[in-house]
Amino acid sequence: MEHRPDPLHESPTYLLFEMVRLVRRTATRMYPGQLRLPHLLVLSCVAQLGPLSQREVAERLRMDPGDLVGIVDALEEAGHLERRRDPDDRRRYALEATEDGRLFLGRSLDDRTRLNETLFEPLAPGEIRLFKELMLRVLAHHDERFTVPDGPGQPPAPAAGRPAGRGSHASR
Amino acid sequence: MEHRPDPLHESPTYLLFEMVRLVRRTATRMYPGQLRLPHLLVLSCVAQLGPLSQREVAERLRMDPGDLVGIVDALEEAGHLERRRDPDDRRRYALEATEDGRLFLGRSLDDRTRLNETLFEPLAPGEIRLFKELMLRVLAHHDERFTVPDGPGQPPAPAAGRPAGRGSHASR
DNA sequence: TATTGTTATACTCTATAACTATA
DNA sequence: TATAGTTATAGAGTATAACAATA
Repeated sequence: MEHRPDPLHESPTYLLFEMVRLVRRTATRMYPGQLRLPHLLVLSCVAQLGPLSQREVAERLRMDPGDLVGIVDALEEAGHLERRRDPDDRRRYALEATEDGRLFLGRSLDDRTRLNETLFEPLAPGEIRLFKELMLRVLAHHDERFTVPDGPGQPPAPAAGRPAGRGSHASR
Repeated sequence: MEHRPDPLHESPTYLLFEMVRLVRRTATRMYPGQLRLPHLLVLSCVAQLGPLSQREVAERLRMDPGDLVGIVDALEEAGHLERRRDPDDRRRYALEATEDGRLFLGRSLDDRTRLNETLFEPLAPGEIRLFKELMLRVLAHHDERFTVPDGPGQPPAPAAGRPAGRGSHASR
């Protein structure tokens, strides 16, 4: 039992890989059959930001518009959202969450919260906050969706490189 | 651009999901065609821990033995490892890394290091160490592969000091 | 061990249709 | 109208990863 000197254990991306495996294993054990994060993300996005076209959803979530079709199909069929047409621009859909969808979303987010509590049990609340903040800093550096507008948080002043521009590479 | 109150942005597992997407996008941009982490893990495991049977590798890496078949096939075909028989128990294989495989592994780990440096550029070295340590604490709590040999209770304190000598750029 | 098959996710490429703006 | 450009949606195809059933 001595594989400590494994250089991969020093790699944050390897540890991220293992973290995601752990999340998946735990999720399927706690909520078998449930939990499809992309579906949840789409529903959450639509529920929060009123009527949206599929293209807007795809952009906000950085999802492939093609993949969105099946997800919206499933959510519509389950009665969680409605696909109407935008009366002003009949090319686009106007997606809106149903009351049922909002209830489902609430339950799903509660499940998610319990999952997080189980997984991060060994960390203190402050450590969890710190963990999230570190991830948000990394994400913001590469993906403008995560840049904080400014305001209540804390001015991200990591003295070191602050390229000022948003994501140096907006992938695609 | 103001969807800050999104409850999912508060969910560490959602942020992990986004981190992994970021890793994948960055990796395929920096090293297209390369980088299959499971292959790297298997090769690393075999290179470090001498001759191993496929079952031993599967257990150590918590991988499906069935999935291992194709991975070992590929690594063998590429000349990175050899599949011999264990002379003491001819039912099992004795997997061993070739010299070529060790060189390839070294290069791959170097690529991985550069990938990590690019991704975690916005964090200070101490923050990266802290980030890894938090993940290791969570992993150790759910998966005995990550328990540190000496101190099962409280792994290395998240002390701010600890320049940790060479640890700073061993970010593989 | 190996084989086979299934599921989930992600990404790419191509195609069609519906609309907008302009000539 | 006619034409060109944009947007929405769809579908095929590929790739990785995890997992289950069975030989």
